[in-house]
Parts: sequence; C-alpha cells; structure tokens
Amino acid sequence: MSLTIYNTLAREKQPFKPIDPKNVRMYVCGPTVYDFAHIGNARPVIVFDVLFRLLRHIYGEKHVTYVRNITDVEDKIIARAAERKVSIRELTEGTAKVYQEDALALGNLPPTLEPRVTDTMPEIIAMIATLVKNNRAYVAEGHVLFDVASDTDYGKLSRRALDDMIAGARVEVAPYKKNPMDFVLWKPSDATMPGWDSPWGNGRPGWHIECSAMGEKHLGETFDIHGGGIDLIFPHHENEIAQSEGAHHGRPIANYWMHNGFLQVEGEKMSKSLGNFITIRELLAEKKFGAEQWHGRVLRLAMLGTHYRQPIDWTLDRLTQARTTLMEWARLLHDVQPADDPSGDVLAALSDDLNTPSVFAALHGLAAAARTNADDRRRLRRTLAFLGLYGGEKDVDFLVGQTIDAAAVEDLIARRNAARKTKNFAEADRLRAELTAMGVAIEDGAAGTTWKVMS
RNA sequence: GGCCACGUGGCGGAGUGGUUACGCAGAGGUCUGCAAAACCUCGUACCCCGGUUCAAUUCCGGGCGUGGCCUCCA
Repeated sequence: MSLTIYNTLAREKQPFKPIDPKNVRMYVCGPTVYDFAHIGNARPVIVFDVLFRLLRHIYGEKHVTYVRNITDVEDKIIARAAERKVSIRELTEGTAKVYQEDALALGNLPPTLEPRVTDTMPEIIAMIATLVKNNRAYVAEGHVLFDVASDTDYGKLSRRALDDMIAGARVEVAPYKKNPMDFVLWKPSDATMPGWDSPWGNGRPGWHIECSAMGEKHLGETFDIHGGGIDLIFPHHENEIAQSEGAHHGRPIANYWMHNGFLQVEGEKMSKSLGNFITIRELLAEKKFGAEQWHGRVLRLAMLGTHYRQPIDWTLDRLTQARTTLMEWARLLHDVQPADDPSGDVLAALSDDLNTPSVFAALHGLAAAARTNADDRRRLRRTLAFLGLYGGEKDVDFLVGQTIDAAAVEDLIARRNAARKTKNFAEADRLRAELTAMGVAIEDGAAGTTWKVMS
C-alpha cells in the first residue's frame, strides 16, 4: 500500500516518501489560545489526526512524531486578557485546557508534542539572530523585520509575485520598513505587555516565527509534512518558509505541505456578525445548534464525510445524517470485539490523499457484510476504532441530552405484548402509538420485543 | 482591483474522456396481526455558452454563482 498526498507546494498528488521511515515528522499549526475553538478550527485537528493515525499504521506507532503547537503569546491574547481583566497566563491556560478537551471529545489522539511559544523563547530569539546574521533580517526602531527582498523564492507556496502583492497595496506601510511586504520577527513590548529580554531589547515575537522555531526545535531543520488551514497559506506559511529556509541556508522546512479547505455554516461564511459563529464547546455541551447537543464522534463523522481539500458546508442535516449512521453502526457493533487489523479497503482509500468519502463507501460495504458475518463485524469494529469513529458506545449514547424513561417504555411494551397475546390488536396499536409519541420505535423479533430511541 | 478554489440526481458526496460510486431520504416487493429490522428492485445527475474530440460531467476558453487569500482568521 502506497500513500499519496496532495502537496500544495507542487499543486499535485505525490507519492509520500519519508525522510526517515523510523521517524516520520509532521507539524500542524495549532490554536492561538485567546478564545474557544470554533467548528472551523476542528477541521484541521480531525483531518490531520486521521493522517497521524494512518502514518502510525504504516510506519509504526513509535516512528511518527506529530507536533501541534499552542500559541500563547499574541496581541489578541493581550487584548482579550485586558478586556476580561484576567492575567494572560490565566486566559491562555484556561483556553488551552478547553481546546485539548474539545480535541479529545472529537475522537482525536493527543499529538506527540504540544509545544508552547512561551517555552520556546530562547530558540525563537536564536533563530531571529541567525536571520540577522545571514542578512535576511534587519533591525529598525526596536523591531526586527524579515527582508523579503533578500528572498528570491518568496511566494513559491502561495504562487504570488511580490510585485502583485505590493500592487494590491493593502499592506501596512510602516516607515521603518525597507519594503512594504517585510514582516515582523520581533517587536518591542511596553511595561503592560508580556516581554522577553533579547539583543534588540525587551519584546515579543511576531506572528510567524514561533512556528519556524518550534518546528526546528522538535522536528529538525527539514521535516516531512506541514499542515494547516488553506487560509494560512498566505501569509503565515509563506513567511514560515522564508524564515526557516533563510535561517537554514535554503534547505527546505518541509517536503509536503497540506491544507484543508474552508468551512461554511448553512451556506454562509461563519462570522460573529452573522450570528452563526459556533464553537466546538457549544456543539458538544449546549443546545444551540439545532437546539441539540452533539456527540463528538457525530461531529467527527460529519466532518470526514467531505474530502479534506473540498469546502464543507456545516449544516444540521449533515449532523443528523451522521448521527443516524453512527447509531446504526452502534446497534450492529455494541458487543463486538475488534479484530486485529483494520480493513484493507479502507486503508487503501485513506492512502489516496485521505479520500474519506471513499472510506465511507468501503465502510458501508463492510457494514452490509457485517450484518450476517461475525468476522466482518469484528473487522468493522476495529476499522471504526482505528479511524476514531467508534469506541463501543450504545446507540442512545449518540443522542446526547435526550432522556427516555426506560421503565415506562418497558411497561408499555409489556402491556402491548399482553394485548397482542389476546389478539387485541387495536389496543396493541394504541400502545405502539404512545411509544412512537415518546420517540421510541419497537421491533418484534424472534427473541422478543426490542426498542430503540428514534433520532 | 490582483491571485486562487469550488458548482454532480430531493439532500450529502466520490470519481471518470465512452461502462452502477457510496450514504440519507423516497417508491415498489418479500416478510409481519400491523409495523420495524433485514433482504431484493428502482433514480439514467454532473451551472450556462462556445471549442477540441468519433465521444466531455471529465480537457481548453468565456460567462454566471458561491467562497477564500491579498487587512497577524483553521
């Protein structure tokens, strides 16, 4: 089985060849922890978790290193902390904790490492110093700026020409910049802001340098895969490339760049002003989206229904369908012990640039076979666990926040069966209608009557 | 204004130069006291206009629509 991935750098699918099969290395841009993560933030977390799982399967669990950073120094954090009158540490720790809980609830494995900017300051300062020494950056009015004109390759990821960008003329024109496109590596902090001592005075890092420094620190100069949302291609990833390759004499930072597509909500851009901004926490724990709570695995299944590079429309209908599917699988697999290995068809579909819709076609085929075959049930159970989609829940577990009085249901069923025994079918049908009204569906099987909650 | 994606049957969503994706919903059937589940059967889709081709949903050009980036937002 060979893994193929779409490389944004080349704009084509390429066979994946790791630098070192004994240590496959992936870096994904994590959150800036100033507010709860929204459902759009969940997409890269889920997508690259699936890739992480696949890589672990191919190369072995101990031979894959996955780094997802936490950015805990940033101007929006400073602003939000001031606004809420809490300390920066309090804000970033609290937000990071919720983020990690959300990620776990969505069925993601923890990354190998989750480094923080505040723990990477010596490396950040060292990398900036190297860039200055290499004549790729300059000091101006307490700032250190990357000298874009020194980078003949600048724009290779986003495929934009410097001249075009300047012509766009929406760049900040600061008088101390040599070139309008030059971006900040280090900026001065006043007494009210977090700051670190550096050769350029007390200050803090610019937006992009932290990822370059954390990547180098934990994965080396060149690693295999760098991932993130498509909106990060420019300027964030472009600037990361400029910084890292500027510090490493042109040696590439990553061989493969992967970007997930954008997310919309009910056909519209998600924004606070439109009132359709939805956080992961709200979906999981509050009855806000469709006035229901949603199980993390339902959200995960819904997210993976669309190929990661396609735009995805986050709708109520999508979540309902995902829940229906998951509940069906749960009825089939609740008591089943997993097989040793996941399905080969699923692995093959996954290996084609994470074609998760194809994966689902394979899963549905397996589910059809699993209805009559125990081996297929065990295989399906194992495959869904491998994907992080199912962990042995009962079907009703996916109806979060809905409660049914089981004793009352059992009582109605008993009365109905008594009526059926005396062929009083009118009464039996009346009792069924009562159950239906409660949201309960019943099935008369060979082993007696079973019931389930309708979704 | 510049650059870039996407537009598939009621819905979701892969894929392909000529042959059934798949799922949900829906219709018919077997089964059932009635149902449900299960199983069987059913949809001849690919934004518009040109072009290339024996043949285009699939390639090329234009248009329309939606969205993204260019304003430290995944």
